[in-house]
Amino acid sequence: MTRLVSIPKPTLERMPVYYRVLMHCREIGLQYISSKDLGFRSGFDNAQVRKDLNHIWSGGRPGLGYEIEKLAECLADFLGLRNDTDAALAGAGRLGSALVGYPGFQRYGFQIATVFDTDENKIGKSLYGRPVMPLSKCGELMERLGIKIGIITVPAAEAQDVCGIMVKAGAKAIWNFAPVRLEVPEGVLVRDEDLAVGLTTLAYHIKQQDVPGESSASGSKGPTDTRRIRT
Amino acid sequence: MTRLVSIPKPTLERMPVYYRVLMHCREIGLQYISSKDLGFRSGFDNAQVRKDLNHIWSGGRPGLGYEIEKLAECLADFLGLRNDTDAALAGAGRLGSALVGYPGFQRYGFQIATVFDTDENKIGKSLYGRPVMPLSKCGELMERLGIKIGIITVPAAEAQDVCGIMVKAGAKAIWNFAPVRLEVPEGVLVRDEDLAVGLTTLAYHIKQQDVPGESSASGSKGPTDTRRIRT
DNA sequence: TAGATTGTTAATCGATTAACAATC
DNA sequence: TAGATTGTTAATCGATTAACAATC
Repeated sequence: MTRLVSIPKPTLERMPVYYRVLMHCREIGLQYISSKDLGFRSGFDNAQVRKDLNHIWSGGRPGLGYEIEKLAECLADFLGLRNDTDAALAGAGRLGSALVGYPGFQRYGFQIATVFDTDENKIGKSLYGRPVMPLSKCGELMERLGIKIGIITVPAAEAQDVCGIMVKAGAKAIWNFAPVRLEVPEGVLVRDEDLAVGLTTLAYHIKQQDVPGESSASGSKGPTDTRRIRT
Repeated sequence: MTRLVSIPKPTLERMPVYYRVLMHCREIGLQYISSKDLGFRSGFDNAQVRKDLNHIWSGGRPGLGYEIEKLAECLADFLGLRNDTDAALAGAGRLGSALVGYPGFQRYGFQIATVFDTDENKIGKSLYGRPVMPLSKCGELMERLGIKIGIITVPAAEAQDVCGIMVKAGAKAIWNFAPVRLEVPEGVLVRDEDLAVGLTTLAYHIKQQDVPGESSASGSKGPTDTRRIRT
C-alpha cells in the first residue's frame, strides 16, 4: 500500500527530472550516484535533492550515495510511471499532432490512446497509428476506456466545451494548451501549458539585458563563466 | 527610461496571463476591470493581482478598478511585447514545426524568424513561410540578424551543441524543449520546457485519487462544485 | 581509520494571503 | 453620502539553503 504523503509541488516537478537523469546514468553504467552529482546533472542544489528524495525514500547510503536502480524504481513507483497511463487528446492540429507523435512520453509510461477532432478532413485518417475520431465520440470512448487524462489542443473558444465533455466522461486531470482558463469541478486538476507565457519570460529577460548601460558585450565575470540563470 | 525593478518570477509568469485576459476584456467592450474580476478570469487571488500589478503600475482607481486600455499598455511595455522580438528555432521536427506554426505567439509580438535543421530532406523546403536553413548557417545568421532568443527542438543528444552555437552567435535566452540540462555562460537564461514533466504531474494526481478508499465517484462536496485544484 | 555523503533540523529567504485606511 | 475597490503593510505560509551529527 502506497503512503499518501503530501508532497510540495516544486518537489513533484523535479522528480521527473531526477528520473530522467537516473535513466541516463544507468545507461552509461553507473551504479551509485551522490546527491551532489545528481544535483549537478539535473540543475538543482544537492541539499534540495536530498530533501526531495527523502520524501519518497531514505535509502541513500552515507559516503556512497543512492543506488541508481533502486532509486529509479522508487521514483517510478511514486510517480506512477509503471502503469502505462492512457490519455485522450482533443484537437489534432499542429500542436496536437506534435504531442501525439512526441516520443518522450513513452519513456515515462504514457500513451495518447485516442485522438479526437471535429474536422471532417482529419476524421478517419491515421495520426501516428491512432485513428482520428469525431469529437462527438469523445465522451463515450473516454468513459468506456476509463481514460482519466484529457489533453486539450483545440482553439481557445472551444476549449471549455471540450473540457466539460472530458470531465463528464470521468477525466480527473486536464492538460490545457488553450490560452484560456477552464472551469472544472472540485477534484479535477487543470494544468495550463500556455506556450506564449514561456516565450514572454524569455523576451523579458532580453529586454532587461538591453537596458543597462554596459557597452556592448562586457560581462562582469567574463563571457565563458559557467553559471546559469535558473528558470 | 524604464525602471529596472526586480520582479518575482511567479509574478512575471502571471503577467502574460493578465495581458491575455485584458485583451479579451477589451474585445468584449469593457473599459475598467477590478482586481477581483481580473483575478477570477485569470485564476488568481485578487490580492495577488493587485500586488503583481503594483510592481509595474499604481494607476488603479479605488472603487472603479483598472482602466483596461492603460493597464494593457503598461503590461505590453513592461513585458516587451511591442518590439516584434525575433527568435531562431533549431530542429524542424514535429514539435519544432508546431511551434513555428503556432498562431499564439504573434499576439505577443513574437516571431520565429528563422528555422534550422540538419536533415537534407527538410533544408530548402518552406515551413509556414520560412525557408528551412542548414544548421551550419545558424550561427552566422543569428549573429547577422541580431537574434537573441534561441528555441531548441532537436534531439537531446544534439541540444548542447546547438545551444553552444546559438550562445556563441549572441543568444541571451534559450527555450529548451530537449530533455537535457544545458550548460550556458553566465547571463544566458535557459528555460526548460520538458513536456514529460507536465504529463507526469497529471499522472501523479490520477494515481493519488485512485488510492483513497472512497467507493467510486463519491466526491466530498458534490460533483458540480466549482473549485479547482491550482496548478 | 579517513573521507565522503547521507538524513534531518534549524535558519533563511521569498511569496501568498489578510486586513484596512485611503480614495474614487 | 454609501459602496466599492485600491495600494500597502503586516501576518502567514511554504520552500530553499546551511549546517552537522550519524554512518557508510
